Amino acid sequence: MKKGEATRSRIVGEAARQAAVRGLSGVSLGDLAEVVGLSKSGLFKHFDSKQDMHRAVVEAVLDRFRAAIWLPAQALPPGRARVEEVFRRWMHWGETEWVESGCPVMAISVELDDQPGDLRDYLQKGLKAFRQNVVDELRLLRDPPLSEAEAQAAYFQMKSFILGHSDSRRMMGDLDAERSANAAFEALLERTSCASA
Amino acid sequence: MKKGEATRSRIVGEAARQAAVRGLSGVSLGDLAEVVGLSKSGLFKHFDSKQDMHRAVVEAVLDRFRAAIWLPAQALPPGRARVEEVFRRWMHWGETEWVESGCPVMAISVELDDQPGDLRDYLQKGLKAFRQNVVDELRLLRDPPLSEAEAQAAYFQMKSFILGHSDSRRMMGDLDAERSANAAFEALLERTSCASA
DNA sequence: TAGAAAAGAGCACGACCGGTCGCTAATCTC
DNA sequence: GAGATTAGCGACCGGTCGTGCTCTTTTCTA
Repeated sequence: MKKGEATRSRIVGEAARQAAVRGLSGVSLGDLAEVVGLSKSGLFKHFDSKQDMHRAVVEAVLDRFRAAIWLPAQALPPGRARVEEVFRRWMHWGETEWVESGCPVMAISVELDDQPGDLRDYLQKGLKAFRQNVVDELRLLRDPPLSEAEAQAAYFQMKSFILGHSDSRRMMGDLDAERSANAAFEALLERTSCASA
Repeated sequence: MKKGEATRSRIVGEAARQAAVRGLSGVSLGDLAEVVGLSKSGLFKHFDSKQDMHRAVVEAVLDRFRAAIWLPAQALPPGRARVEEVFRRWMHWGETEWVESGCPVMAISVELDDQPGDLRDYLQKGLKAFRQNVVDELRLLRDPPLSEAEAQAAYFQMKSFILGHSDSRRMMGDLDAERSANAAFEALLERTSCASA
């Protein structure tokens, strides 16, 4: 069972690309099939329904997110180095791998955040795991370690700057967005790592 | 011409509500007509096309955004008081007037940011005007006033915290989101207003 | 290499999509 | 209150949506 898996992942990849632009619900199976070079009915040998495909897309996007951002950072020494790597990779991910659409995790989050259900829960679970990883790393910014609450506050700001960067860059066309985000993040690290215990 | 305008604004209001949830392109004219209590063809006496309705929705949302956030803050003394009011109102707007969907400006921004065209440009223009207003106010945080660049950096962070709050609250279900955002914002104001010239 | 299993094509379906037309009825203007 | 304007309806159009069904071809396995 080799060919099938390859085709399936081609479909999911293209679906993710389109979903990042038009939203999950904006992906038409007809369009998708055509781009991938299949008939519409051929798609259904790989998915039971459109919802089933949505699930596959979310899974794939989360996997790629982890692979592009969290995993490479683990090769670095714990603490600040890893956190900076995560931030840099996170910010760049949307601009290099998803040029036309921006970060798909963001797009799908905004789409699903007001649509309760299994898929939303699954995405939330994945994002929470990622957050906890980063929070654990953030605690190491200081010696003695930051409290859980302090690290969560830092994560909140870190994530906010990523979101802010995306809005500035994509919606507002601000060419300085990256510099603004980096400056804000570096200042955050300074404050956080020097704060008294 | 009274009745027509009233109906039109009812339509636009409902369309905005639905667009904040499903996205502009996710609003079906059939559904919309039914909820408003019209026939589908009746809708077309008020709009030339779906695109025309999108434009009306974006206009209305920007108007309500300004009316709910910027205008009331102008009643306060310039500088910090206004800025704090804007932040508080901005954060609450999505949770009070748009309970089921979150802030529509955010939703529509994310939807349009990768779809170049008139509508996107119009939205961008409105948001830039709002930003400039807030930036001007932010400069007054310090005496002597902050530079334009410093104020823009502060605005970047301020906006980021609003976005972060929305993500935390709506996607991650974080009940402490508001406190995190407020704390981050107040610290930002402290840093900014005390920075040496 | 034969045969099972998977991949995919072709077609048709019912529902719904945005949109038009002509008609009636309500509303506004003078 | 007469007449013009406009709001709104119902029927309908061509197209596309997601999703079945059957049938053929390719691919994997023993």
